[in-house]
Amino acid sequence: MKKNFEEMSYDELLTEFKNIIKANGLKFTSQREAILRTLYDNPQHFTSENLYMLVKQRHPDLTIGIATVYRTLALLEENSLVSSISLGIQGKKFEIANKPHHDHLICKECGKIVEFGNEKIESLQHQIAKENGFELTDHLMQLYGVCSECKKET
Amino acid sequence: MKKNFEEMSYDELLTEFKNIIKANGLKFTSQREAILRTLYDNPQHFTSENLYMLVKQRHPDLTIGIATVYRTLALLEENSLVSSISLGIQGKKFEIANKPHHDHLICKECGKIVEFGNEKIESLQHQIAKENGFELTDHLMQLYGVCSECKKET
DNA sequence: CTGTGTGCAAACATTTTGCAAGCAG
DNA sequence: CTGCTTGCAAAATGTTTGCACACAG
Repeated sequence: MKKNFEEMSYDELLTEFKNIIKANGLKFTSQREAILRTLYDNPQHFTSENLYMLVKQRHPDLTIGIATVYRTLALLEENSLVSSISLGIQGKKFEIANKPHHDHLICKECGKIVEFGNEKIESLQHQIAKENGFELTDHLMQLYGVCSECKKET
Repeated sequence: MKKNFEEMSYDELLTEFKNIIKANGLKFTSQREAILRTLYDNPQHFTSENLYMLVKQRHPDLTIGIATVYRTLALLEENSLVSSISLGIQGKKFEIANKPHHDHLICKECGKIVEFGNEKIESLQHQIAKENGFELTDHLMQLYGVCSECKKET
């Protein structure tokens, strides 16, 4: 049974993380907390390197290595507290999994991003996966086009 | 104006490739042809390494290096003769772009890729774009999940 | 105390680049 | 001939691993 972490506050996420740690006989460390905290406060998509640098910047007192970032992201991802997607050229990116699901409509001219959710598409995606014997866990959908303002200009 | 290479025969693709080469002041070499030919004959998804080994196997007389494969794939992709998708775990994969439009269903465990096309989703995407004042030009849709075989193993 | 977690550096895996020689045009 | 292309090896990236010390429980 998969947990649903949508809309959770930081404290709730932290509690979940501690439970996961305890359940696996692991230990709660300041590095692990700093990573979760940084992911929570910056709900963008991170590369491992981005996250590593931001954690160091926000916690100058804490020593942390890139290896710990990789190890912690793997742990968080295994337990669905963060999700990762691979974005074309830009490599693998991570984000904390407490946001409601949405996809993106992106203007090729000005870069404007509109978030949208569409249940019909979601259900068709599940149907397609099912027809092919897949258990759907995730998807990436980005629509590219030209927004109304940029259309005017041309 | 973007070219449409759908359903092209090998000879047509080769002519396109030669035109691209000429137009850019480049040169037509046996390595470049061997790569295009191998991509055409094996319309699966290749990693660079896969393709490199298959080209060597199919053209034992030809000397070719991995660097040439990377360079040629980049050239082909810039000119839309091949398209690439990037997969979390398994790296970047390429396929020749003479197939009708389709999207991908990807197994997170073993990297297996299933192609699918769904007109309902395509039309919903256009509708979403329209509702937001966008003119849709393009999209990226990848569904991630676990395939039936990998499900068995767990 | 015990055993997990950590940083560091080395090891890996993948992709890119510099270079001198090869060859298409 | 000219200069683009190639293979090779070295370099650059991105990620993982081995190890000895640190520290949570």
